Amino acid sequence: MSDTVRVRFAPSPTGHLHIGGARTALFNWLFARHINGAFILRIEDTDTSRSTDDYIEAIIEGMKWLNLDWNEGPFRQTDRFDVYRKYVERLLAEGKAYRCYCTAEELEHRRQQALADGKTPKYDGRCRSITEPMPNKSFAVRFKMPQEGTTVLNDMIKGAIVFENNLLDDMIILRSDGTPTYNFVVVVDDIDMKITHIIRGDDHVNNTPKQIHIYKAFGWEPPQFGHLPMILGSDKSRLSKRHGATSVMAYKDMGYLPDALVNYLVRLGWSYGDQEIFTRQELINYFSFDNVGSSAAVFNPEKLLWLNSQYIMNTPAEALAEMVLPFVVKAGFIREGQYPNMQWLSKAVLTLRERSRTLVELAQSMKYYLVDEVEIDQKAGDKFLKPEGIALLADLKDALTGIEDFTVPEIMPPASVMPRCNGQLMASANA
RNA sequence: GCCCCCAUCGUCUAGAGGCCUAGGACACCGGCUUUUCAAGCCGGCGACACGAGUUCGAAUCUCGUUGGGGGCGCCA
Repeated sequence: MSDTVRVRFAPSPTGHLHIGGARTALFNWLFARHINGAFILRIEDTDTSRSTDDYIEAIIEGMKWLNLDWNEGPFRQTDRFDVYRKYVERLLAEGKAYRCYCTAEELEHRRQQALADGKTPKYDGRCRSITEPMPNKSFAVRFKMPQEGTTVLNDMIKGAIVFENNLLDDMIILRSDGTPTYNFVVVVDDIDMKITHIIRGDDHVNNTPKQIHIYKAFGWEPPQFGHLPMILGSDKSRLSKRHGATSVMAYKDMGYLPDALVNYLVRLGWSYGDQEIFTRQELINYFSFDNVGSSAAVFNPEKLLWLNSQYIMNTPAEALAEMVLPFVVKAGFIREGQYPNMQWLSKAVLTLRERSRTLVELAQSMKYYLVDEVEIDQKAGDKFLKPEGIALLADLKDALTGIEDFTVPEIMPPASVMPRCNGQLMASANA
Protein backbone atom coordinates (compact mmCIF):
# COMPACT_ATOMS: atom_id res chain seq x y z
CA MET A 1 0.00 0.00 0.00
CA SER A 2 1.16 3.48 -0.83
CA ASP A 3 2.15 5.33 2.30
CA THR A 4 1.66 8.64 0.57
CA VAL A 5 -1.98 8.94 -0.46
CA ARG A 6 -4.72 8.87 2.16
CA VAL A 7 -8.24 10.04 1.43
CA ARG A 8 -11.45 9.99 3.38
CA PHE A 9 -15.20 10.15 3.01
CA ALA A 10 -16.71 12.10 5.87
CA PRO A 11 -20.50 12.14 5.85
CA SER A 12 -22.59 13.56 8.63
CA PRO A 13 -25.21 11.12 9.94
CA THR A 14 -28.14 13.47 9.59
CA GLY A 15 -29.72 11.47 6.79
CA HIS A 16 -29.28 8.44 4.57
CA LEU A 17 -26.42 8.01 2.15
CA HIS A 18 -27.67 9.98 -0.81
CA ILE A 19 -26.72 10.19 -4.46
CA GLY A 20 -24.36 13.13 -4.04
CA GLY A 21 -22.60 11.67 -1.03
CA ALA A 22 -22.27 8.34 -2.77
CA ARG A 23 -20.54 9.94 -5.71
CA THR A 24 -18.14 11.78 -3.40
CA ALA A 25 -17.40 8.50 -1.65
CA LEU A 26 -16.95 6.78 -4.99
CA PHE A 27 -14.43 9.30 -6.31
CA ASN A 28 -12.44 9.09 -3.10
CA TRP A 29 -12.54 5.33 -3.22
CA LEU A 30 -11.52 5.19 -6.89
CA PHE A 31 -8.65 7.56 -6.32
CA ALA A 32 -7.42 5.53 -3.37
CA ARG A 33 -7.75 2.22 -5.17
CA HIS A 34 -6.18 3.57 -8.34
CA ILE A 35 -3.10 4.82 -6.57
CA ASN A 36 -3.04 2.10 -3.96
CA GLY A 37 -3.65 4.47 -1.12
CA ALA A 38 -5.87 4.29 1.95
CA PHE A 39 -9.57 5.10 2.04
CA ILE A 40 -10.88 6.17 5.42
CA LEU A 41 -14.46 6.44 6.60
CA ARG A 42 -15.16 9.11 9.17
CA ILE A 43 -18.51 10.02 10.64
CA GLU A 44 -18.91 13.75 11.22
CA ASP A 45 -21.36 13.74 14.07
CA THR A 46 -20.38 16.86 15.97
CA ASP A 47 -23.91 18.15 15.57
CA THR A 48 -25.21 15.97 18.36
CA SER A 49 -28.74 17.29 18.03
CA ARG A 50 -29.19 16.10 14.46
CA SER A 51 -26.94 13.05 14.26
CA THR A 52 -28.35 9.61 14.95
CA ASP A 53 -26.92 6.11 15.25
CA ASP A 54 -29.56 4.87 12.83
CA TYR A 55 -28.21 7.12 10.13
CA ILE A 56 -24.67 5.96 10.83
CA GLU A 57 -25.90 2.43 10.24
CA ALA A 58 -27.75 3.51 7.13
CA ILE A 59 -24.66 5.15 5.67
CA ILE A 60 -22.54 2.09 6.35
CA GLU A 61 -25.23 -0.09 4.83
CA GLY A 62 -25.20 2.09 1.72
CA MET A 63 -21.43 1.98 1.42
CA LYS A 64 -21.46 -1.79 1.73
CA TRP A 65 -24.20 -2.19 -0.82
CA LEU A 66 -22.23 -0.10 -3.29
CA ASN A 67 -19.19 -2.18 -2.51
CA LEU A 68 -17.07 0.74 -1.44
CA ASP A 69 -14.83 -0.78 1.18
CA TRP A 70 -12.67 1.30 3.50
CA ASN A 71 -9.32 0.61 5.10
CA GLU A 72 -9.77 2.49 8.34
CA GLY A 73 -12.72 3.54 10.42
CA PRO A 74 -15.50 4.28 10.73
CA PHE A 75 -14.22 6.90 13.12
CA ARG A 76 -16.67 9.02 15.03
CA GLN A 77 -15.88 12.57 15.95
CA THR A 78 -17.95 12.36 19.09
CA ASP A 79 -15.33 9.89 20.33
CA ARG A 80 -12.66 12.51 19.93
CA PHE A 81 -14.05 15.56 21.72
CA ASP A 82 -11.21 15.63 24.21
CA VAL A 83 -8.71 15.75 21.37
CA TYR A 84 -10.40 18.77 19.84
CA ARG A 85 -10.66 20.54 23.15
CA LYS A 86 -6.92 20.32 23.60
CA TYR A 87 -6.37 21.96 20.27
CA VAL A 88 -8.85 24.70 21.12
CA GLU A 89 -6.97 25.32 24.36
CA ARG A 90 -3.78 25.62 22.41
CA LEU A 91 -5.17 28.28 20.09
CA LEU A 92 -6.63 30.13 23.06
CA ALA A 93 -3.30 30.05 24.85
CA GLU A 94 -1.49 31.30 21.80
CA GLY A 95 -3.95 34.14 21.30
CA LYS A 96 -5.13 32.73 17.97
CA ALA A 97 -8.64 32.25 19.26
CA TYR A 98 -10.80 34.10 21.75
CA ARG A 99 -13.88 33.72 23.88
CA CYS A 100 -17.04 35.24 22.49
CA TYR A 101 -19.82 36.13 24.91
CA CYS A 102 -22.43 37.10 22.36
CA THR A 103 -25.53 34.95 22.63
CA ALA A 104 -26.87 32.88 19.79
CA GLU A 105 -29.99 35.05 19.76
CA GLU A 106 -28.02 38.28 19.42
CA LEU A 107 -25.96 36.78 16.64
CA GLU A 108 -28.96 35.51 14.75
CA HIS A 109 -30.65 38.89 15.06
CA ARG A 110 -27.60 40.73 13.72
CA ARG A 111 -27.27 38.27 10.89
CA GLN A 112 -30.87 38.74 9.79
CA GLN A 113 -30.45 42.47 10.07
CA ALA A 114 -27.35 42.45 7.86
CA LEU A 115 -29.09 40.28 5.26
CA ALA A 116 -32.11 42.60 5.29
CA ASP A 117 -29.85 45.62 4.83
CA GLY A 118 -28.19 43.93 1.90
CA LYS A 119 -24.91 43.66 3.71
CA THR A 120 -22.64 40.68 4.06
CA PRO A 121 -23.45 38.98 7.34
CA LYS A 122 -20.25 38.83 9.28
CA TYR A 123 -19.29 38.75 12.93
CA ASP A 124 -18.04 42.18 13.87
CA GLY A 125 -15.30 40.92 16.14
CA ARG A 126 -16.56 42.79 19.19
CA CYS A 127 -15.34 40.16 21.63
CA ARG A 128 -11.84 40.14 20.22
CA SER A 129 -10.86 42.86 22.62
CA ILE A 130 -11.99 41.04 25.76
CA THR A 131 -8.72 39.80 27.16
CA GLU A 132 -9.75 38.47 30.58
CA PRO A 133 -12.17 35.54 30.85
CA MET A 134 -15.55 36.61 32.22
CA PRO A 135 -16.57 34.25 35.02
CA ASN A 136 -20.09 32.87 35.22
CA LYS A 137 -20.84 33.75 31.63
CA SER A 138 -21.15 31.16 28.94
CA PHE A 139 -19.06 31.64 25.88
CA ALA A 140 -18.19 30.18 22.51
CA VAL A 141 -14.67 30.19 21.12
CA ARG A 142 -13.92 32.00 17.91
CA PHE A 143 -10.94 31.71 15.63
CA LYS A 144 -9.08 34.92 14.85
CA MET A 145 -9.18 35.07 11.08
CA PRO A 146 -6.60 37.23 9.34
CA GLN A 147 -8.25 40.33 7.92
CA GLU A 148 -5.70 41.32 5.32
CA GLY A 149 -4.21 39.77 2.24
CA THR A 150 -5.51 36.88 0.18
CA THR A 151 -5.65 33.13 0.46
CA VAL A 152 -5.06 30.95 -2.56
CA LEU A 153 -6.63 27.55 -2.97
CA ASN A 154 -4.95 25.42 -5.61
CA ASP A 155 -7.73 23.04 -6.39
CA MET A 156 -7.00 19.79 -8.22
CA ILE A 157 -10.20 20.14 -10.20
CA LYS A 158 -10.89 23.86 -10.39
CA GLY A 159 -7.41 25.32 -10.47
CA ALA A 160 -6.35 28.39 -8.50
CA ILE A 161 -9.04 30.23 -6.55
CA VAL A 162 -8.24 33.46 -4.71
CA PHE A 163 -10.12 34.67 -1.64
CA GLU A 164 -9.97 38.05 0.07
CA ASN A 165 -9.18 37.49 3.73
CA ASN A 166 -11.22 40.48 4.88
CA LEU A 167 -14.34 38.62 3.81
CA LEU A 168 -13.55 35.76 6.15
CA ASP A 169 -15.46 35.49 9.39
CA ASP A 170 -14.09 34.88 12.86
CA MET A 171 -15.82 31.54 12.92
CA ILE A 172 -16.89 29.69 16.03
CA ILE A 173 -14.76 26.65 16.66
CA LEU A 174 -16.19 25.65 20.04
CA ARG A 175 -19.86 26.05 20.87
CA SER A 176 -21.05 27.36 24.21
CA ASP A 177 -22.05 23.81 25.11
CA GLY A 178 -18.43 22.78 24.74
CA THR A 179 -18.76 20.84 21.48
CA PRO A 180 -16.49 21.76 18.57
CA THR A 181 -17.74 22.77 15.15
CA TYR A 182 -17.21 21.27 11.74
CA ASN A 183 -14.74 23.70 10.22
CA PHE A 184 -12.42 23.11 13.14
CA VAL A 185 -12.66 19.38 13.70
CA VAL A 186 -12.37 18.63 10.02
CA VAL A 187 -8.93 20.19 10.03
CA VAL A 188 -7.80 18.52 13.23
CA ASP A 189 -8.99 15.13 12.01
CA ASP A 190 -7.53 15.44 8.55
CA ILE A 191 -4.16 16.22 10.07
CA ASP A 192 -4.51 13.58 12.75
CA MET A 193 -5.46 10.95 10.21
CA LYS A 194 -2.73 12.11 7.84
CA ILE A 195 -5.15 12.81 5.01
CA THR A 196 -3.23 13.89 1.92
CA HIS A 197 -6.08 14.71 -0.46
CA ILE A 198 -9.46 16.11 0.45
CA ILE A 199 -12.00 15.19 -2.20
CA ARG A 200 -15.41 16.64 -1.41
CA GLY A 201 -18.36 18.50 -2.87
CA ASP A 202 -18.24 21.88 -4.48
CA ASP A 203 -20.32 23.32 -1.67
CA HIS A 204 -17.22 23.30 0.53
CA VAL A 205 -15.16 25.63 -1.63
CA ASN A 206 -15.97 28.65 0.50
CA ASN A 207 -15.01 26.81 3.67
CA THR A 208 -11.60 25.98 2.36
CA PRO A 209 -9.82 29.31 2.95
CA LYS A 210 -11.06 29.29 6.54
CA GLN A 211 -9.72 25.81 7.03
CA ILE A 212 -6.42 26.72 5.42
CA HIS A 213 -5.97 29.39 8.09
CA ILE A 214 -6.53 26.85 10.83
CA TYR A 215 -3.85 24.65 9.33
CA LYS A 216 -1.55 27.65 9.29
CA ALA A 217 -2.38 28.62 12.86
CA PHE A 218 -1.16 25.21 13.98
CA GLY A 219 1.82 25.32 11.67
CA TRP A 220 0.51 22.42 9.58
CA GLU A 221 0.88 21.97 5.85
CA PRO A 222 -2.59 21.89 4.24
CA PRO A 223 -3.38 18.84 2.10
CA GLN A 224 -4.39 18.90 -1.55
CA PHE A 225 -7.99 19.85 -2.24
CA GLY A 226 -10.28 18.67 -5.01
CA HIS A 227 -13.82 20.00 -5.19
CA LEU A 228 -16.31 17.96 -7.17
CA PRO A 229 -19.12 19.71 -9.01
CA MET A 230 -22.63 19.26 -7.67
CA ILE A 231 -25.32 16.91 -8.91
CA LEU A 232 -28.47 18.78 -9.88
CA GLY A 233 -32.08 17.79 -10.39
CA SER A 234 -33.88 17.98 -13.72
CA ASP A 235 -34.72 21.65 -13.16
CA LYS A 236 -31.06 22.38 -12.41
CA SER A 237 -31.72 23.13 -8.78
CA ARG A 238 -29.97 21.21 -6.08
CA LEU A 239 -30.93 17.53 -6.16
CA SER A 240 -33.65 16.81 -3.62
CA LYS A 241 -36.58 14.52 -2.94
CA ARG A 242 -38.62 16.62 -5.34
CA HIS A 243 -36.63 15.09 -8.18
CA GLY A 244 -37.30 11.51 -7.11
CA ALA A 245 -35.39 9.14 -4.92
CA THR A 246 -32.15 10.51 -3.52
CA SER A 247 -31.30 7.79 -1.03
CA VAL A 248 -28.95 5.16 -2.35
CA MET A 249 -30.82 2.35 -0.65
CA ALA A 250 -34.02 3.41 -2.38
CA TYR A 251 -32.33 2.39 -5.62
CA LYS A 252 -31.59 -0.99 -4.15
CA ASP A 253 -35.28 -1.37 -3.34
CA MET A 254 -36.24 -0.28 -6.83
CA GLY A 255 -34.20 -3.14 -8.24
CA TYR A 256 -31.03 -1.43 -9.36
CA LEU A 257 -27.70 -3.23 -9.27
CA PRO A 258 -25.01 -1.50 -7.25
CA ASP A 259 -22.55 -1.74 -10.13
CA ALA A 260 -25.01 0.00 -12.42
CA LEU A 261 -25.48 2.85 -9.96
CA VAL A 262 -21.73 3.15 -9.52
CA ASN A 263 -21.23 3.18 -13.27
CA TYR A 264 -23.88 5.84 -13.65
CA LEU A 265 -22.52 8.00 -10.85
CA VAL A 266 -18.96 7.90 -12.03
CA ARG A 267 -19.95 9.27 -15.42
CA LEU A 268 -21.42 12.32 -13.73
CA GLY A 269 -18.33 14.47 -13.93
CA TRP A 270 -15.82 11.89 -15.05
CA SER A 271 -15.26 10.43 -18.48
CA TYR A 272 -12.90 8.18 -20.35
CA GLY A 273 -13.23 8.99 -24.03
CA ASP A 274 -16.47 7.60 -25.38
CA GLN A 275 -16.70 4.61 -23.09
CA GLU A 276 -19.97 4.30 -21.18
CA ILE A 277 -19.80 0.93 -19.46
CA PHE A 278 -16.93 0.01 -17.19
CA THR A 279 -16.04 -2.87 -14.95
CA ARG A 280 -14.87 -1.98 -11.46
CA GLN A 281 -11.35 -2.87 -12.42
CA GLU A 282 -11.48 -0.60 -15.46
CA LEU A 283 -12.76 2.21 -13.29
CA ILE A 284 -9.91 1.72 -10.87
CA ASN A 285 -7.36 1.51 -13.66
CA TYR A 286 -8.59 4.51 -15.61
CA PHE A 287 -9.62 6.90 -12.87
CA SER A 288 -7.82 10.21 -12.72
CA PHE A 289 -8.67 13.76 -11.73
CA ASP A 290 -7.39 14.86 -15.13
CA ASN A 291 -10.66 13.56 -16.53
CA VAL A 292 -12.93 15.07 -13.92
CA GLY A 293 -14.96 17.98 -15.24
CA SER A 294 -15.76 21.12 -13.33
CA SER A 295 -19.36 21.83 -14.22
CA ALA A 296 -22.41 20.58 -12.41
CA ALA A 297 -24.32 17.59 -13.81
CA VAL A 298 -28.05 16.89 -13.98
CA PHE A 299 -29.10 13.54 -12.59
CA ASN A 300 -30.86 11.63 -15.36
CA PRO A 301 -32.89 8.62 -14.13
CA GLU A 302 -33.53 7.43 -17.70
CA LYS A 303 -29.91 6.84 -18.42
CA LEU A 304 -29.47 5.10 -15.09
CA LEU A 305 -32.36 2.83 -16.04
CA TRP A 306 -30.72 2.01 -19.36
CA LEU A 307 -27.42 1.25 -17.67
CA ASN A 308 -29.22 -0.98 -15.20
CA SER A 309 -30.83 -2.93 -18.03
CA GLN A 310 -27.42 -3.37 -19.60
CA TYR A 311 -26.03 -4.70 -16.35
CA ILE A 312 -28.97 -7.05 -15.90
CA MET A 313 -28.54 -8.40 -19.42
CA ASN A 314 -24.88 -9.04 -18.82
CA THR A 315 -25.19 -10.63 -15.40
CA PRO A 316 -24.96 -14.43 -15.45
CA ALA A 317 -28.40 -16.00 -14.96
CA GLU A 318 -27.31 -17.85 -11.82
CA ALA A 319 -26.18 -14.66 -10.13
CA LEU A 320 -29.26 -12.84 -11.33
CA ALA A 321 -31.51 -15.54 -9.92
CA GLU A 322 -29.94 -14.99 -6.50
CA MET A 323 -30.41 -11.25 -6.82
CA VAL A 324 -34.01 -11.39 -7.91
CA LEU A 325 -35.13 -13.87 -5.28
CA PRO A 326 -35.87 -11.29 -2.56
CA PHE A 327 -37.92 -9.31 -5.06
CA VAL A 328 -39.92 -12.35 -6.03
CA VAL A 329 -40.61 -13.06 -2.39
CA LYS A 330 -41.57 -9.44 -1.84
CA ALA A 331 -43.99 -9.62 -4.76
CA GLY A 332 -45.59 -12.60 -3.05
CA PHE A 333 -44.98 -15.07 -5.87
CA ILE A 334 -43.14 -17.43 -3.60
CA ARG A 335 -43.06 -17.77 0.13
CA GLU A 336 -40.05 -17.11 2.22
CA GLY A 337 -38.29 -20.36 2.99
CA GLN A 338 -40.00 -22.21 0.15
CA TYR A 339 -37.38 -21.36 -2.37
CA PRO A 340 -37.53 -22.97 -5.78
CA ASN A 341 -34.67 -24.93 -7.23
CA MET A 342 -32.10 -22.30 -8.11
CA GLN A 343 -31.08 -24.01 -11.32
CA TRP A 344 -34.62 -23.93 -12.49
CA LEU A 345 -34.96 -20.32 -11.43
CA SER A 346 -31.83 -19.43 -13.37
CA LYS A 347 -33.37 -20.88 -16.51
CA ALA A 348 -36.48 -18.81 -15.95
CA VAL A 349 -34.33 -15.72 -15.44
CA LEU A 350 -32.46 -16.44 -18.63
CA THR A 351 -35.64 -16.17 -20.67
CA LEU A 352 -36.62 -12.83 -19.15
CA ARG A 353 -33.42 -11.04 -18.41
CA GLU A 354 -33.15 -8.99 -21.55
CA ARG A 355 -36.60 -7.50 -21.25
CA SER A 356 -36.15 -6.37 -17.64
CA ARG A 357 -34.67 -3.05 -16.74
CA THR A 358 -34.79 -3.57 -12.99
CA LEU A 359 -34.95 -6.51 -10.63
CA VAL A 360 -38.46 -5.41 -9.76
CA GLU A 361 -39.48 -5.73 -13.40
CA LEU A 362 -37.71 -9.07 -13.64
CA ALA A 363 -39.49 -10.39 -10.57
CA GLN A 364 -42.80 -9.15 -11.93
CA SER A 365 -42.29 -10.87 -15.26
CA MET A 366 -41.50 -14.16 -13.52
CA LYS A 367 -45.00 -14.32 -12.18
CA TYR A 368 -46.31 -16.72 -14.81
CA TYR A 369 -43.56 -19.17 -14.02
CA LEU A 370 -44.45 -19.15 -10.37
CA VAL A 371 -48.13 -18.51 -10.01
CA ASP A 372 -50.85 -20.77 -11.33
CA GLU A 373 -53.38 -18.34 -12.66
CA VAL A 374 -52.35 -16.55 -15.82
CA GLU A 375 -53.10 -13.00 -16.78
CA ILE A 376 -53.26 -12.28 -20.45
CA ASP A 377 -51.91 -9.10 -21.84
CA GLN A 378 -54.89 -7.37 -23.44
CA LYS A 379 -53.19 -6.31 -26.63
CA ALA A 380 -51.41 -9.58 -27.27
CA GLY A 381 -54.51 -11.53 -26.34
CA ASP A 382 -56.67 -9.64 -28.80
CA LYS A 383 -54.17 -10.23 -31.52
CA PHE A 384 -53.42 -13.89 -31.07
CA LEU A 385 -56.00 -15.61 -28.93
CA LYS A 386 -58.37 -16.19 -31.78
CA PRO A 387 -60.05 -19.55 -32.26
CA GLU A 388 -57.30 -20.87 -34.52
CA GLY A 389 -54.63 -19.78 -32.06
CA ILE A 390 -56.41 -21.44 -29.19
CA ALA A 391 -56.75 -24.62 -31.19
CA LEU A 392 -53.04 -24.57 -31.82
CA LEU A 393 -52.39 -24.12 -28.14
CA ALA A 394 -54.58 -27.04 -27.27
CA ASP A 395 -52.67 -29.23 -29.73
CA LEU A 396 -49.43 -28.00 -28.27
CA LYS A 397 -50.55 -28.77 -24.78
CA ASP A 398 -51.28 -32.34 -25.78
CA ALA A 399 -47.93 -32.63 -27.48
CA LEU A 400 -46.09 -31.15 -24.54
CA THR A 401 -47.78 -33.13 -21.84
CA GLY A 402 -45.51 -35.98 -20.95
CA ILE A 403 -42.29 -34.20 -21.66
CA GLU A 404 -40.28 -34.37 -18.50
CA ASP A 405 -37.22 -32.41 -19.38
CA PHE A 406 -38.70 -29.09 -20.37
CA THR A 407 -35.88 -27.77 -22.51
CA VAL A 408 -35.65 -26.31 -25.96
CA PRO A 409 -34.37 -29.50 -27.67
CA GLU A 410 -37.18 -31.49 -26.11
CA ILE A 411 -39.86 -28.99 -26.95
CA MET A 412 -38.93 -28.16 -30.48
CA PRO A 413 -39.77 -31.45 -32.21
CA PRO A 414 -43.43 -31.56 -31.12
CA ALA A 415 -43.74 -27.82 -31.55
CA SER A 416 -42.38 -27.82 -35.06
CA VAL A 417 -44.71 -30.54 -36.32
CA MET A 418 -47.53 -28.16 -35.62
CA PRO A 419 -49.10 -27.25 -38.91
CA ARG A 420 -49.04 -23.75 -40.31
CA CYS A 421 -46.94 -21.02 -38.84
CA ASN A 422 -44.70 -21.60 -35.89
CA GLY A 423 -44.45 -17.92 -35.20
CA GLN A 424 -48.08 -17.52 -34.40
CA LEU A 425 -47.88 -20.51 -32.15
CA MET A 426 -44.99 -19.11 -30.20
CA ALA A 427 -46.71 -15.77 -29.98
CA SER A 428 -49.82 -17.43 -28.64
CA ALA A 429 -47.81 -19.42 -26.16
CA ASN A 430 -46.12 -16.29 -24.92
CA ALA A 431 -49.41 -14.50 -24.54
C1' G B 1 -26.74 42.32 -1.07
C1' C B 2 -21.60 40.26 -0.98
C1' C B 3 -18.13 36.19 -2.26
C1' C B 4 -16.95 31.77 -5.09
C1' C B 5 -17.76 28.39 -9.11
C1' C B 6 -19.70 26.91 -13.88
C1' A B 7 -21.25 27.40 -19.31
C1' U B 8 -20.73 21.97 -26.23
C1' C B 9 -27.29 18.54 -28.59
C1' G B 10 -33.36 18.13 -23.87
C1' U B 11 -29.64 15.19 -20.50
C1' C B 12 -24.47 12.88 -19.53
C1' U B 13 -20.22 13.95 -22.15
C1' A B 14 -15.60 13.80 -26.16
C1' G B 15 -12.84 18.02 -27.48
C1' A B 16 -5.95 20.56 -24.14
C1' G B 17 -5.57 26.55 -31.36
C1' G B 18 -5.77 23.80 -37.27
C1' C B 19 -7.49 16.43 -37.12
C1' C B 20 -14.56 19.73 -36.01
C1' U B 21 -19.19 20.95 -42.39
C1' A B 22 -18.12 19.27 -33.62
C1' G B 23 -17.73 12.68 -32.03
C1' G B 24 -20.20 9.08 -28.53
C1' A B 25 -24.24 7.72 -24.95
C1' C B 26 -29.43 8.27 -22.88
C1' A B 27 -34.16 9.96 -24.49
C1' C B 28 -37.13 10.84 -28.91
C1' C B 29 -38.53 9.65 -34.23
C1' G B 30 -38.17 6.26 -38.51
C1' G B 31 -36.58 1.43 -40.74
C1' C B 32 -34.66 -3.72 -40.50
C1' U B 33 -35.05 -8.22 -37.56
C1' U B 34 -38.54 -11.03 -34.48
C1' U B 35 -45.68 -12.56 -36.68
C1' U B 36 -45.97 -10.54 -29.44
C1' C B 37 -42.87 -7.64 -25.97
C1' A B 38 -37.90 -6.81 -25.53
C1' A B 39 -32.90 -7.13 -27.13
C1' G B 40 -29.97 -6.12 -31.47
C1' C B 41 -28.71 -3.55 -36.06
C1' C B 42 -29.21 0.77 -39.48
C1' G B 43 -30.70 5.80 -40.09
C1' G B 44 -32.82 10.68 -38.43
C1' C B 45 -33.58 14.94 -35.13
C1' G B 46 -30.39 17.77 -32.15
C1' A B 47 -25.34 21.84 -29.27
C1' C B 48 -20.08 25.12 -29.11
C1' A B 49 -25.07 31.10 -24.48
C1' C B 50 -23.93 36.22 -26.41
C1' G B 51 -20.34 40.22 -27.58
C1' A B 52 -15.57 42.02 -28.09
C1' G B 53 -10.48 40.84 -28.49
C1' U B 54 -5.54 37.65 -29.32
C1' U B 55 -4.16 34.70 -33.74
C1' C B 56 -2.92 33.30 -40.52
C1' G B 57 -6.61 30.23 -37.85
C1' A B 58 -10.75 29.63 -31.70
C1' A B 59 -15.66 25.14 -29.17
C1' U B 60 -10.62 25.47 -27.35
C1' C B 61 -6.80 31.53 -24.96
C1' U B 62 -8.30 36.81 -22.67
C1' C B 63 -12.00 40.31 -21.14
C1' G B 64 -17.06 41.66 -20.68
C1' U B 65 -22.40 40.45 -20.71
C1' U B 66 -26.14 37.05 -19.77
C1' G B 67 -27.74 32.66 -17.60
C1' G B 68 -27.26 28.77 -13.94
C1' G B 69 -25.25 26.74 -9.38
C1' G B 70 -22.99 27.08 -4.53
C1' G B 71 -21.74 29.78 -0.06
C1' C B 72 -22.44 33.86 3.54
C1' G B 73 -25.11 29.23 10.95
C1' C B 74 -23.15 28.17 18.25
C1' C B 75 -25.28 22.82 10.20
C1' A B 76 -21.97 19.75 7.98
